[in-house]
Amino acid sequence: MDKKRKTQTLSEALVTRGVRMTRQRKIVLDLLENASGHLDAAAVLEQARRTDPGIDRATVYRTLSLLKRSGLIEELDLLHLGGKGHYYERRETGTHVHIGCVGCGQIVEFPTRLIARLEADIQEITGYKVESTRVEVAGRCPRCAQGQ
Amino acid sequence: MDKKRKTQTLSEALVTRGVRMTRQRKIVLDLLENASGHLDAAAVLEQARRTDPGIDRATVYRTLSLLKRSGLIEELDLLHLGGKGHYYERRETGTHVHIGCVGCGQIVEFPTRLIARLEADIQEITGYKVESTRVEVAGRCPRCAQGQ
DNA sequence: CAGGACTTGCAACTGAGTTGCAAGTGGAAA
DNA sequence: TTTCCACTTGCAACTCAGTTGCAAGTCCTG
Ligand SMILES: [Mn+2]
Ligand SMILES: [Mn+2]
Ligand SMILES: [Zn+2]
Ligand SMILES: [Zn+2]
Repeated sequence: MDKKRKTQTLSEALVTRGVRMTRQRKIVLDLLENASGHLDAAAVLEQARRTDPGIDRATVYRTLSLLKRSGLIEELDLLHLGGKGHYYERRETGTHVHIGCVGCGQIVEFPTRLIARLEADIQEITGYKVESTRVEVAGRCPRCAQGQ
Repeated sequence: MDKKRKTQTLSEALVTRGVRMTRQRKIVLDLLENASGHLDAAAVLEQARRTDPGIDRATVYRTLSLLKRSGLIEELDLLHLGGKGHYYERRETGTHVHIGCVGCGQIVEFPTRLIARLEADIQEITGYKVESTRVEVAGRCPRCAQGQ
């Protein structure tokens, strides 16, 4: 049993949609694919430049915008605990919420079925067709909660 | 039975905390108190200037920041459907989620107990002390969902 | 392998939000 | 009521993430 494999990589998904696959895009897609944490645009640029130092800020922004428009990545605000920009992550099937510690800034993820329930409620009661849901919680991690 | 009255106005809450009450602050607090929709900083400034045309952008930003630090207002991202700024609203007791239509940009509120449940789950399972939760849903209103 | 539509890098621009500072003021204390 | 000063304001300059127009470069279909 090898490592869990996604049905389709980001590159594959984009090519399927008839999007031209350039060297620069491949770099950004691959790094988002394998990213561990949550990256903001500056972090994506920095990572991308390790592979291609010539890649430009504008290209990164344009690629992130393309991915978001295509519904392949999620844009997070994460309560701006670590700066003024937004963060990006591969869009997953099972939803999770993000919890940010206002003390140390650490972000943890918390999977839950309550979001799916909420979305069902919304659809049923309001008639809205839900496309995505973002849940961001501010709190204090056990360590930072010590002594208030 | 007169109109439902809040226990404490924003001004009262701030004065209680020993904050100096200036003419400019009073204007901003009162306007947030009575605001119907969701206002961004520019809208707050514009509203405030109807009362005092001399009030400065910096004062508005500083006041919003003060209110946020004091936990009296909530800062919302609302998926940036209407610009690049954030939105502000009086912090309420009963939580509600915000649903933004990606078609027409309209924002509606949806009260639910699921958020309280989620917060309880988080506290119990992760040990985090939850301070606030923001739920922002992107979707299509019935009108905009017609014909996809 | 050639052609053309699409993409990139660059550099200039945008605009929301921030900051240092001198002048003004709220409100406690006398 | 008047005094006084720490705190607040308006202003103007600044910051900096993100955007945009354009000429040069590249993907990819035929
Ligand atoms: Mn935001
Ligand atoms: Mn609201
Ligand atoms: Zn912490
Ligand atoms: Zn709509």
